[in-house]
Amino acid sequence: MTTRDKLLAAAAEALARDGLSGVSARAIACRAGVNQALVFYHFGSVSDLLEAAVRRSVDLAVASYRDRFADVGSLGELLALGRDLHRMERRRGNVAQMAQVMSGAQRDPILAKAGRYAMQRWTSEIEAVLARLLPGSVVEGLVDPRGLARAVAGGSIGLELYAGVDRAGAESALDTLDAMGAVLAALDDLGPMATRAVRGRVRRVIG
Amino acid sequence: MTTRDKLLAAAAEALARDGLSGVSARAIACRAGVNQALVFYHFGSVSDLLEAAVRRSVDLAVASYRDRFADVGSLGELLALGRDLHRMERRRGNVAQMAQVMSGAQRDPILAKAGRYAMQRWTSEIEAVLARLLPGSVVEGLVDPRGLARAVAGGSIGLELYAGVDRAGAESALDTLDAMGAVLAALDDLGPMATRAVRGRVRRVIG
DNA sequence: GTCTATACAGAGATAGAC
DNA sequence: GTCTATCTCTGTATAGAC
Repeated sequence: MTTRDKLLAAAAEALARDGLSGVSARAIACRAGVNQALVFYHFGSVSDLLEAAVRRSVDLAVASYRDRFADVGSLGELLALGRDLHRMERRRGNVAQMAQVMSGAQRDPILAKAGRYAMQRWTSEIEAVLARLLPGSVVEGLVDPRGLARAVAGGSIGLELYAGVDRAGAESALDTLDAMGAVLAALDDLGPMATRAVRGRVRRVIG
Repeated sequence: MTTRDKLLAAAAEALARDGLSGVSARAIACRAGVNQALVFYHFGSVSDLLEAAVRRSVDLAVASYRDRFADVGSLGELLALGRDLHRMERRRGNVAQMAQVMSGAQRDPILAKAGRYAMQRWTSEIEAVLARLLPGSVVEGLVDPRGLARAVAGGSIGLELYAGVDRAGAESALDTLDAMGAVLAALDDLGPMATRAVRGRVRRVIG
C-alpha cells in the first residue's frame, strides 16, 4: 500500500468518524501513520485530499452495487435494495462522509465539487433503475425518475445527520419511509384496470 | 438591542451564510459590531452561543407557523403549507443553519443538543397535524405520523445541503416530492369504497 | 458590561536536509 | 519520497484596565 493510498483511506475514515471539524492534515497523517507534510506533497492541500478521497469512496461504492441495481425487476425489489444499500453504506461510513462534505461545501469550492460529483454518481445510478421501472406503474408520467432519484439521495444525507443527534428518531423515520414505499409498490400491483382508475383520478385532482 | 441579542442574531446569520467552518468568535463579534471577548463573557464558548442562537431561531420560526398548522384541514392543504414553509425557512436561512448544526453535532455535544432540540420542535409540530389528518386516509394504520414527521424534517435538511452543491438538482427533487405528495393526497380523495379496496390490497401485499 | 492585550493551541503550508 | 523544522495565521479563551 503506497503512502498515497494510505492517506486516501485515512482521510475517508477521519471524515466519516470525526467529521469535517475533526479532520486536519495532522489528524489524517497520524491516522495513516505518515508524516504531515506528505499531505501537501501528494495532494497540495487538505481539501484536495478530501476531494480525492470522496471520489474514490463513491466510485468504489457505486461499482459494488452496479450488478444488484441491474438485477432489480420491480419497485418492491428496488425498495428492498435501497434499504440494504442505505444500511450498508451507513455502516461503511460513506453516508456520514457525504454529509460532512456537503456541509463543508458551503464554504469550500473544492469540497463542493466533490459533493456534486458524488451526488451525480449516485443519482444517475438510481435514476437509471427508476427510468426502467416507473413506466407502467401508477405514477408513470406523474413522477420524474431523475427528480425522485435526487430526492432519495438527498434525503438520505439528511437522515444520516438526523441519526447523529437522535438515532432512534432517524430509525423510525426510515421505517416509515419503508412503509410508504411499500404502499406505492403495492399500488403498483393492483392490476391494469384499477391502475387506470387510480391514475385517472389522480390526474383529475392534480390537473 | 442589547449586546447579547446582537450576538445571537449575528451567530445565526453567520451560521446560515458562511457555515460552521466560517464561524468563529471573531467572525460573529465582527458581524455584530462588538468585541470578540464578549462572546465568552455572555455565553462562555462559541458552541454555547451557537446553541442559544439555534434555539432562538427555531422557537421563533415554529411559533410563526403555529396558526397556519392549526388551520390545515386536509393532506392537500398540508402539502401546500409544507412547500411554503420550506421555501420561507430556506430564504430565512433557517434550513441552512440546521444543516450546519447537525453536521457539527458529530463532534460537538453542545451542537448535538441544539440539533436534537430543533428537530424535536419541528417534528412534534408536524406530527400533531399528521396525527389529526392521517386517520381516515388510505394510509391509516400503515404510516406512523411521528415517523413521517421525522422523515420530512430530516429529509429537508439533506435537500438543503444538496442545494448547496447543485441548486437545480435539489429543485427538481423538491418538485418530484410535491408530485408524489399530490398523488397521495389524491388517493386520499378516492371515496370510501375505493379507499377500502386499496387499503385492503396494500395490507395483503405488505403482510 | 465593555474594552485592550495577550497567552496558547492548532491549523495550513513551505524550505531544505536526507 | 520522506522527514524535520519552522513560518504564519487564526482560533479559543482569559486577565485586567476602564
